[in-house]
Amino acid sequence: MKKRIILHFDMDYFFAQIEERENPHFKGKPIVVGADPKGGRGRGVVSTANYEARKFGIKSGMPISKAFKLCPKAIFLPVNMELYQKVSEKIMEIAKKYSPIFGQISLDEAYLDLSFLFHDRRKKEIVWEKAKKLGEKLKKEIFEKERLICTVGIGPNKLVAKIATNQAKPNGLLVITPQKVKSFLAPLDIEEIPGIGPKTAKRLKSLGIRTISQLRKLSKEKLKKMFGKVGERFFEAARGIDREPVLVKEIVKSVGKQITFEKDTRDPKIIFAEFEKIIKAVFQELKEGNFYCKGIVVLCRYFDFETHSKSKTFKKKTKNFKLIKREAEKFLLKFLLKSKKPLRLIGLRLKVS
DNA sequence: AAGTTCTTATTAC
DNA sequence: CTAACGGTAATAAGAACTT
Repeated sequence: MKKRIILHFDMDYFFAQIEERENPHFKGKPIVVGADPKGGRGRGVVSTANYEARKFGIKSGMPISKAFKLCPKAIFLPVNMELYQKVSEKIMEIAKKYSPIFGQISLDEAYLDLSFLFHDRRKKEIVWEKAKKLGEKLKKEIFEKERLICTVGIGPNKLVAKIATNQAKPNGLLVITPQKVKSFLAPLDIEEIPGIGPKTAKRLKSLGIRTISQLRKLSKEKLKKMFGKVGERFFEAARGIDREPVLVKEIVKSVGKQITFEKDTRDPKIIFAEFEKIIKAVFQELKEGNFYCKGIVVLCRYFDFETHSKSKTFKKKTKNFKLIKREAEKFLLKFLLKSKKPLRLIGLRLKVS
């Protein structure tokens, strides 16, 4: 197994930072990019908040109604996705030049495999120093060309690089060499490990496990028993082990759309009109991606958050709009008949190939 | 019994 | 005043079903 050097970078408070750049008079004020708060009654969530807004306790993914309560005087901005997409493209074009092995994770985050630096067969400290220089150069180029700051993490694999980024935010750069991995991870909260979310963390915390060093004390067998396949990954992650390659392209397995109604409803007129829009939009994506549809999943969420799905796999893959539409509407109708609760959300997903 | 398919849970961004 | 909550996508587990 060859040694690697992996760089991860993540734009700091990306959407909000772009808004600051576009409107310099926002600087220094709390900015929340996300759904319309509608005076505290909005149904959406926060996409990104700048650091001034975070001082009030506002975070990504938080209900916008809660964000509004925490800081009603913040500047609430809608998501201008086309703009962020354009900025993202420019940044990714810059980053790609630093390594042919480049893997984009989202609009604001990507990995670079810098293992080619090892072709310099000098002492390993020098090679890691070169990786750091490269990271500094990347940060500098992004800032000079786009006036945006980011954080860079460098490590022997994707896992360590990403955690390093998160620890160094904002506007940081952190290099974790293989010798430092163990002591770097030891004091960190288990939720720093990608894949350990709130539910998993709660189960581990009930055993008194809060830090990665405590997680290391659990055997592979115990973790496997508790969490199945991912448990084995937690075992390795706690030791800083990760073999995931930096992937250039990902295979799309499904495409879909879902919407939450402004108000919960049982009115079939409203529901089926919205569903038709969804079907058309999803079908458009099928066309654009030149995919075949292998099956469908229809989902619904009732007013009380109870969520259900119905899915079917077709005998033969298809691009037949009428067929897909008929099958999808059949499922939605079943949901309406099965319960008289008002609907909060409906959605359609196509399994593709 | 084995192989698919369906449904839900969890996570990440 | 408990329980606040988007949209898109992947993965895994276990149940339910076919063959």
